[in-house]
Amino acid sequence: MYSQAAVSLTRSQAAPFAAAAEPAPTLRDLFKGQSAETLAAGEALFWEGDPAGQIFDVISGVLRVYRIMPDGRRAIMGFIHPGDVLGVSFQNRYLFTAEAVTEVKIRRFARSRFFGLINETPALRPQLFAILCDEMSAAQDQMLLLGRKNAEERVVSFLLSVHRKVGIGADIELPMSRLDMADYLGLTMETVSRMMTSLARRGLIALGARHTVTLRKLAALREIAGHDAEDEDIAAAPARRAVWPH
Amino acid sequence: MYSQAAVSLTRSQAAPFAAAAEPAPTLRDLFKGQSAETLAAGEALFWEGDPAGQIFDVISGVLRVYRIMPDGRRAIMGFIHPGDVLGVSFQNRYLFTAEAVTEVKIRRFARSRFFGLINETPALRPQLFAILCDEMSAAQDQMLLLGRKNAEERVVSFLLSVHRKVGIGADIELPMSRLDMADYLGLTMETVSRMMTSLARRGLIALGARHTVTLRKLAALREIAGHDAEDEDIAAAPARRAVWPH
DNA sequence: CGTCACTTTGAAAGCTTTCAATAGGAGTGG
DNA sequence: CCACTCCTATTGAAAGCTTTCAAAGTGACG
Repeated sequence: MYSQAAVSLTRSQAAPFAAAAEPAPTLRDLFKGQSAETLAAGEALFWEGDPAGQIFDVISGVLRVYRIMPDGRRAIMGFIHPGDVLGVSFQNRYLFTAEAVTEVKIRRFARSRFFGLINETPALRPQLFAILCDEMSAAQDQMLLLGRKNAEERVVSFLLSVHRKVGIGADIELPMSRLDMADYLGLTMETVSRMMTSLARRGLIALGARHTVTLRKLAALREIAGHDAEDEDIAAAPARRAVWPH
Repeated sequence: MYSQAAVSLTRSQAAPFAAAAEPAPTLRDLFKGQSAETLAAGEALFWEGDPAGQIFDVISGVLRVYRIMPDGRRAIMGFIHPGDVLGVSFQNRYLFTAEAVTEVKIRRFARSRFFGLINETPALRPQLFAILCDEMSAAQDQMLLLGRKNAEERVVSFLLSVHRKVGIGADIELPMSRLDMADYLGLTMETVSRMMTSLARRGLIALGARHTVTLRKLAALREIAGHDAEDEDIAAAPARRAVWPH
């Protein structure tokens, strides 16, 4: 999943710190003490332009983050999944609106405390840096997708990115609507629908009940998606080092 | 200019530190001691996939940073201008190729030293953070542009972003080719050319000699560009605070 | 079992691309 | 200094892909 606003820490916090003599704290540990809150589907967590006061750890559910143009056109910048931390890469104000796609459970943390702790805990800084780098990387994947891929490539890239992120075997859950997908992929919902149908007709995917999709021919799909991190889940991706570069 | 990979520090290093009792070092000061190097137009500074060993301060000239798909399609992620720092937001490897558009002068700095200094100098950390946030912000502007704007809006948004960044009065310099612009805007060079002609015919811009363009009707252009930071240069943009959030 | 919201499908329209040719500009060499 | 060449930009026309507009289908929920 291209989540321009949040990046899985399950990846970023990996390896190097596990070997540390004393158990180094991970970023997500900071949220441990916070109480969980629940958002109903459709509810907003914060709005574009709001003072960026808090950071959120997503426990369950999926959110969409988006911006709206004056005339109503919507661009979804990403979908936020459990394990992602949302709200890091802002200065003063949130750059987009975050809204629950499904019911969502989150823990929140004041940004001041968050950054205060990071200041005091050198071990956390590389993790924060890793988050930001992963966000940039995802944003660039998305720019390539939006700028140079056709409708089919976009849809397939999306399916593969979901698979990479939360796929269980060959099945993936797409809790968001076709319109959400369209606004994320720079298409219309009709085009997304047509591409899904076409892929299914060709046996590359199978459309299951509810929001379930089965990726039937991964290799062929990867071929279609073109340049991507599509190879990353073949070999267990060597976890990106969450280390302060040196 | 949407530079997804580098962000002007002239903005980010502003206000808060100026008032500090003792002159706080700025990130760009780090490069002061480094010797300048020159790249000829077309020369690459580094390649996508190279180990990310260095960080660069651009003194003069313009670079393009891009990724290429297996079949040759190119997506330019941004243009890097003097005052930008290039190469910060990478973990292990450069995510794109950086190539000189014009002759370019840069200073380089080993990432290890760069991050070492940042570790030792708390005052630099907010600046680094600010760079990364600005990069994310620019990346999101670009995603909106690529996903939801039409050809004319893209071209106008681009002209305005250049104007905001390096505009002198109503004139702007576009050192890059139409193809560069096209690969940045997710269009073809023909479409870019047509849009420029159309804007000129309507008197919104004037195409000067060389790579010069005059923005004749800023208000109208801003109207066309739609949602952007187009208002930022009306009132002197309150420099984004380069402070560690608290 | 009816309603509402979302999805799929169809057909036409529209915008951008593709293919092709002309024009323009800069640099080179006579 | 001018002619020539090459490369980039512009312009035209047709093709193509995605969107738009519309209608039918599907599924969840009360």
